[in-house]
Amino acid sequence: MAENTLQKIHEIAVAEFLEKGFRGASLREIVKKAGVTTGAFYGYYKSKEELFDALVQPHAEYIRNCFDKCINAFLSVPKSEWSKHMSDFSENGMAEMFEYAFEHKDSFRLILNASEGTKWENYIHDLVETEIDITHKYYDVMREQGFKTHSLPPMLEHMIISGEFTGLFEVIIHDIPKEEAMLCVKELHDFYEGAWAKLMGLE
Amino acid sequence: MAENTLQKIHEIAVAEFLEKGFRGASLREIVKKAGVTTGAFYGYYKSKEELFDALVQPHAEYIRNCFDKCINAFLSVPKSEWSKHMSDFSENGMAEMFEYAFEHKDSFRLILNASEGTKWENYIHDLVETEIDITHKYYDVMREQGFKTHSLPPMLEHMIISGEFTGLFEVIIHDIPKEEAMLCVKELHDFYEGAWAKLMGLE
Amino acid sequence: MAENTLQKIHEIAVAEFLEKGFRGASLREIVKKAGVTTGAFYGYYKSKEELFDALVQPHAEYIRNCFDKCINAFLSVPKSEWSKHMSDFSENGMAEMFEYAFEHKDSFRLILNASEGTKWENYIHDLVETEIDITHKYYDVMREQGFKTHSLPPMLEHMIISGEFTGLFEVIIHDIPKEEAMLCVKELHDFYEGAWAKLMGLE
Amino acid sequence: MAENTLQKIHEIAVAEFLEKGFRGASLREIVKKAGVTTGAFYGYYKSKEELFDALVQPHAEYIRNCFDKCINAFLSVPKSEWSKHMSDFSENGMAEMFEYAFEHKDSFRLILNASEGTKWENYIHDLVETEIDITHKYYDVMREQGFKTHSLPPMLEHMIISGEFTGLFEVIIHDIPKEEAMLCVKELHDFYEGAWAKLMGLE
DNA sequence: GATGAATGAGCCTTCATTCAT
DNA sequence: TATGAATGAAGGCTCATTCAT
Repeated sequence: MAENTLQKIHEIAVAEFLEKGFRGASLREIVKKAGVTTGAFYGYYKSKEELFDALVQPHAEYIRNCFDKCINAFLSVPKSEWSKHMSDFSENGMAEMFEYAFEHKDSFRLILNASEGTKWENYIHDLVETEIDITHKYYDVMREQGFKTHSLPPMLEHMIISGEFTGLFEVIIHDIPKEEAMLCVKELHDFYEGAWAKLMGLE
Repeated sequence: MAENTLQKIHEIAVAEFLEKGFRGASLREIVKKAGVTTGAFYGYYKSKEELFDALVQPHAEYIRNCFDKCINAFLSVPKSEWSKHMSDFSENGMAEMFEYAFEHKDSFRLILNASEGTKWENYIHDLVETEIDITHKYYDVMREQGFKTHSLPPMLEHMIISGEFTGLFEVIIHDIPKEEAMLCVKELHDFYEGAWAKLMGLE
Repeated sequence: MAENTLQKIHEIAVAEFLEKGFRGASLREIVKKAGVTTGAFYGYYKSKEELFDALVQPHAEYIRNCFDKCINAFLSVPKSEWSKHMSDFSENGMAEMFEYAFEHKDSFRLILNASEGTKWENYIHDLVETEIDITHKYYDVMREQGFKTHSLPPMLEHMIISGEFTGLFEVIIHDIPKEEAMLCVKELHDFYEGAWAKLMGLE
Repeated sequence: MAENTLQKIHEIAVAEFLEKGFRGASLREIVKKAGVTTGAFYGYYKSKEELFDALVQPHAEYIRNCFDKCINAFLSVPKSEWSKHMSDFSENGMAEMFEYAFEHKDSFRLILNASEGTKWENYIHDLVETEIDITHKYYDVMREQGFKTHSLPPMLEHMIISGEFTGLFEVIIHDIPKEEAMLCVKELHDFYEGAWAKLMGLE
């Protein structure tokens, strides 16, 4: 039954955390709904936070890794070829991240909607910050390469990229079939890519 | 003194709610930091939630109203002229909303970052839904009018508009001078307007 | 009623701690027996340990101070006069300490019999260590002054002085009238003074 | 393995009880550190208290017996010869007790320092009471025999004898080589014997 | 003998809220 | 208006112990 107890706890915990957030969810309620006792729970985890981590950590780390690897791969491309590869890297990276996130929707929803009060509360924000940095750097390099591009107020970069990520993750938050989801992600990417190009004056 | 007591409570409450969220903030901590007693507090409000409401409600409603009025005004324009006025309505609407939100930053931040567990937790989401509806309707009408526009998956609309609003509100969340803020808002608007046009195949 | 609540809590707490020790006593039991609620308790103290401290600290510190002052006073006497004054200092010191402890019996009993698990668990032991040090030093000085005294194994000093203190505090632990108590303390002192003198070969 | 399991449990249990006391020690911690399971433990003992008893009882009883036998032997000596044999009985008794206790130090330390909350918490106190009784009786008999001895307040007897036992057991609590220990015990005995004689005015 | 998941009472503590003053 | 002591439910967590395997 061990397997079962843990599964049941996870199942209920995800539901409760999603409904009430980490702080709002009650451990006692979780175990009651899971049909076990507090003691049983504490045989598996040392604390409520550890339970949340168990649900979130592996996937959060996978995505963060995947994101970082993608960026590092791009950074190791000679700068003279950046403009040629940017689009592919960005699209592939987003698609890969998205694909994984889609397969682990619930974990991602926990990060997105229920992580206040945990160490994951800034996770998305941190991803965004990284994306802002790389974007900023990209256009700096473009200029070094002789392209004529505008220079944006940092806040505007922040606004656009925050929005892009928010949009991307909406597809995780809501339940839609994978094919439709992937199509939307692809189109969202094109939407932003085109808009960036125009905004920056890169034809 | 009454005025003063209430002011102090508001001031501290805003800070506490922003720091810890509605659920995480402790009423007793708030009144203690405000230098008053629980008894005094409950002379003004019936509950913690009512305090939160007091801080948020007037401004939330104002914006909601402003948003709805703007949309209704647009809806009352003859459909044949929609394409001509859309951009202005949208830009002016956004600017007006933003201007007000900027003047009442803290209330807005409460909605954006601290409203989990209150009746405002879906406020932004609801705004977005409305914007999605009107946007959707707009392109329907365009097609009725003979324009050739693509038809988007509803989720894609949702993603883009969520992102746009998120981006817009980032400027409220972070502290930047008003002029810079307004410029960013204007540019964000242009960014999305252009991108929409391109996405829909309108020109 | 505030005064009363606190008094009642103190009263019951002393009894419970004495009966079951700090660890064995239950806060819930204390407040229940005191006829109040846990919430009421936590209006006065931040924790069970803080309650224990409140009952113990002031008196523990007073005695510790009194003890240290007495020793320092002796140390500031010219060494050549130590042998002359030792007995008085020691007797007066013990009497003073004892008198105070007697007036705050319950606090002392808490230290003696119920402090396991609190920061006071080594209090008596520390007093004894100090007394051992000064005693040791005293006989060193005696030898410097030309007195012929034996040299004791450190453990024997430890044994005797531990015993002396234990004996002294027995009078606090048990309920006897003050006059009888003081007489016993005086006689205990003489008992040890004589025995020390004989043991050290002084006289 | 059984033997081994039990041995390991005992070993760890002693350490844990000594470190944290009976109440403060956690059974689960003990079995975990011993590398076994709770189930295995409950195959040997019915409860945490029974474990403590197993560690303490045999030695506690041995000593208690030895003490009682020694006293009874003395009591069966004709009263007219008490004064002649007292010293030997007392010294031999103490030495024998001590020798045994020294060989089973840890069990004794459990009684002395970790027995709060168990049925052994008054063990030492009871020994002392018995010693007080016999001492008291001894001096009564001395007076019957025509010796001139003072009469002590019962509390003073209690104080002195408590102290003596405390001192004696210090040598068990601390780790010192047996030879040194035995010497200290012998000297402690002389210390108290002499002091008693003087206190009672018996020469 | 041994496992270890499960029990459930109990622990200390915090909370929003009430109410006599 | 304001006080602040008091309420009592609820929180997360630990414990000695049981029992099906």
